[in-house]
Amino acid sequence: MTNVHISDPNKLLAALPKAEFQRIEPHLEFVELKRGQILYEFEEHLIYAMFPTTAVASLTCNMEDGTSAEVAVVGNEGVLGVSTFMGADSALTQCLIQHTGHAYRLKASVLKAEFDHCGGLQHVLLQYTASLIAQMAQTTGCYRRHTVLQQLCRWLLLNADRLPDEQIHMTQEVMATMLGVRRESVTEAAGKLQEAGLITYCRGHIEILNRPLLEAEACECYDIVRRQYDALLETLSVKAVD
Amino acid sequence: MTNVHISDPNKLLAALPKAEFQRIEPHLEFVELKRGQILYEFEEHLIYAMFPTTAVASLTCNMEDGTSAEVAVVGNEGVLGVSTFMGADSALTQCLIQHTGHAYRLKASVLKAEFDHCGGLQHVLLQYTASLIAQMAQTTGCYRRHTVLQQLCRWLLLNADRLPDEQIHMTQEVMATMLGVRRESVTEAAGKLQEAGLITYCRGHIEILNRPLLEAEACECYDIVRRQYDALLETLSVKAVD
DNA sequence: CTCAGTCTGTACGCTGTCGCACACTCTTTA
DNA sequence: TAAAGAGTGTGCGACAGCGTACAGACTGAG
Repeated sequence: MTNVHISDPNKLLAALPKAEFQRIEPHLEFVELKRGQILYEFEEHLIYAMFPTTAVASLTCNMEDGTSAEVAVVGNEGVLGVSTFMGADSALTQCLIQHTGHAYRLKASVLKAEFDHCGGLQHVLLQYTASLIAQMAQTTGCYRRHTVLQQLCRWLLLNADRLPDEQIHMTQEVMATMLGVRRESVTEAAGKLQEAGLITYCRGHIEILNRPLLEAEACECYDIVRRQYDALLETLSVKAVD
Repeated sequence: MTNVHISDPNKLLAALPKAEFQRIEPHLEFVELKRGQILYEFEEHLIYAMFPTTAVASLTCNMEDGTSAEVAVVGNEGVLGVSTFMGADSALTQCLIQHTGHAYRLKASVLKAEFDHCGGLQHVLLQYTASLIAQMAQTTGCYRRHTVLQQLCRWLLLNADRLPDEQIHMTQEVMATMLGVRRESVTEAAGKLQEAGLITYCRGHIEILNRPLLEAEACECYDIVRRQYDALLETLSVKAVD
């Protein structure tokens, strides 16, 4: 383990009881995940689960026509590859790395074995999976009912929450792919946000200037997802005491 | 236990090892769930989990503006209230009963206790939850990319799969609420399907006349969700041998 | 400095869906 | 058998987002 873990840990790993963490610690490998990398495909058999520290990933649904849509964002509050411990033998979504960063990877077999001890690790992972389900449900509703502008606000906030400096490196093209819309629709929405002084962006570099107003512009979906995660982190930090 | 269980069981309960089923059997209560009933609200604390036999339910996401959108369909292949064993202290979605029928209900505390034995029940429930996540992801993509007509086909098929006779009791109004669209949009889509001889409907009673063509008209989302559940049931039936 | 590639801005017609209004038919109730 | 309610059909203007095309601005490699 390097000291990177101490300064910017994965919150699930950090919430484990000491004894359990020590059991899996020898098997953790610190790796870099690069932006644009497809960590795994839908229905791919997974060898590893990943616990992001600074990396941020999108779980996406890919369509026959080549388009896709993001169903959830995962950062250091979560784990990539829930199928490894849920008993599914293949990935439930595609996983695309959105922000270059690090993660601890753990062999699926090791994770599953520790999971089956029915201790703190299982508890933590199931809690996270529950909040993931809630996030997915809200995202579904958001796609159905809200405008591209609202969805973009939600998306920017969800990503910013998972980054240390709220500096988002992301072209409009990629954002469009995530939201499942045209690039031009993102251009229009982002232009409005910039004009209103809520964000500033330039060639793949986005900065949030006025977070309160951005939150006001977003639909309720951001708040709901955010509350879910706050509740999760609250629960985890309480558990970490023992 | 009545003999209804034998003729039309819940597939998760049926897949349990005998010993485990016998442990929870005394706590199972056979209840009727009525169409239109809201089994639980989003973020409601759940006292019971429900294992449908003939009842069919929708998990829905409700918006501030009063509209809603279905995120998953659950029949006798699943369980209502996954939060009870996932460690969340409140429901992850709203749950609305779509087809009157029966279910076995089980106190959340009893279910959680048996779940924590880390035996067959846990395995079965986690497998189901994984396929639920896959269904939700696909639904998300479907809302983003496909037409109302395609979505209606998918929805009809998903429901028919969970009913004994493929007779769907459902007004266009309710279908519109589920798909998160206007009733008129459903009228138009359903009219086309009826004209093409794929279905027939009259005042809340829908019948599928030509399933192969209906499947062809639906988007790939139905196939993908269907395959997930076939794989789940396959796994469950293998497990049930021991 | 040049050129190729990346990223963003704009314009225009098209289509699917919305929101609303209203009429018709069938069923149930009194 | 009349009235009320539920379920469905239809028409029309509005509009968000799509598909396409093209142009300008910035960046990095040679």
